[in-house]
Amino acid sequence: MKAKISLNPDAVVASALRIVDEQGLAALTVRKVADEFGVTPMALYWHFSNKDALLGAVGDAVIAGLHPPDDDLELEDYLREAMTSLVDAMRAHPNATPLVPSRIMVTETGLELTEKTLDKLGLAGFDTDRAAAVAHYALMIAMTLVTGEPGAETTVKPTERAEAHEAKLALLQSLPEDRYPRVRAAAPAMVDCADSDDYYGSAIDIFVAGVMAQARALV
Amino acid sequence: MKAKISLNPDAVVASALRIVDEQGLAALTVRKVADEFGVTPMALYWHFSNKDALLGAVGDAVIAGLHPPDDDLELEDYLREAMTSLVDAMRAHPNATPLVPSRIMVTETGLELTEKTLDKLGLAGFDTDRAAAVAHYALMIAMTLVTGEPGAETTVKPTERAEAHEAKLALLQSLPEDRYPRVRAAAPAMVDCADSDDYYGSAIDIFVAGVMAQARALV
DNA sequence: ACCTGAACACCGTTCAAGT
DNA sequence: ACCTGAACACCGTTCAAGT
Repeated sequence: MKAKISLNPDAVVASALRIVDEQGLAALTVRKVADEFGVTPMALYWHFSNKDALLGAVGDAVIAGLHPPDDDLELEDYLREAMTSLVDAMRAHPNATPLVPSRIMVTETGLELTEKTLDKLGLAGFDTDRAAAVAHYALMIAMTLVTGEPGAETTVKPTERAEAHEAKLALLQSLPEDRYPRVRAAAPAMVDCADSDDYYGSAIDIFVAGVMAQARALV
Repeated sequence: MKAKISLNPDAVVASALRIVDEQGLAALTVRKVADEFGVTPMALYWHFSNKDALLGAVGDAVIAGLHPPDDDLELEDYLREAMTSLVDAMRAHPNATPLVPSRIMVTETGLELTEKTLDKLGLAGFDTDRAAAVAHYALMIAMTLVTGEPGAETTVKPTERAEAHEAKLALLQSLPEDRYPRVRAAAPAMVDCADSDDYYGSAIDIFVAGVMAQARALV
């Protein structure tokens, strides 16, 4: 209950995104957003037909931070840059990242990125169906990398993360050494990834290399 | 309200999984499960400490359908088989698939699969951190392939899927031909993938090829 | 040991009514 | 055009009480 600025859609979305960033996606309620503006929950229903519409707009706000790569790159570099820019935009709002996929094909930025990606794939010999699949993989993988980044899981509330880590690590370390030596050794790396940039870069490398291998098999 | 068999945990989980399969993950409520057994919602709290515990058990039930591949395969084939078996287990319960990742490292089957995967990766030259990352990628990608399969999105209620498809397709087809020719052409493939097995097989091929490329760069 | 009953603090959303 | 008030049909969960 703050009696902030007037109730325009952009301000509402900004407020909602902030709540998601700070408290997680599950913590976003219509009532909480209304409170931020010192207004009745129902006031929001004048500007958004329902909560899903608001969530969609929040997804769009994340996509607004997306900077598509240069046109003049060839497939391999374009794909890498496209995924990197996707990941970067999502990493700015990891808790809101699950909202992105459903909004990519209804956003101008998202459509442009998709169009270019499909074009590069087509020029490299991928037929329409295969190109569509690869573009879809790229988007979904980018999203799941962010939402599933070890040590930054969006399903856990920010406040409970530290304890969740400890518990998970302790559990893995308590496994029998003779049966799970590799898991035990890898436990710290699985619970919290030491180098985030490496985590994303390596995954993108793998995906791009895999796509290029498939491209070579086509021609 | 059916007054079914007695309230043992296995029966409760089976009932919960059936609800998730038929109505989606969001439709799973403690009260609905209780109704299936003709019992008060609170009765479930004797067997499960809270809803999260029940959800965890449902995730475990999905993992119970997981058949890890033979030990004697080398990295490339093992990785492919491991992801295929993961995907197969998840495809049996797409709506419950989001519950799987958090349960992999607390399930014997999941731990065994992870241990073997880390071992094969280690033998192929991946250090502990990189192996952990690759195993993590494999799991997350398997999950996101299932939850994001075009035409089978788990975020949409089963009953509303047909209309959602039509709407999405119509929207893409209405885009300007001069700006989005590739997107328009790919629209049917993006809304509903024609061949599911191909969709999964192709993604797994890309990932495995990418990992093998990285393996080659290591030695 | 296992379940009920009543209550609490929440949800999203409707509808009619106000200004 | 924009917002309020009251209500509805839900949630997960607590606590004390029953058997």
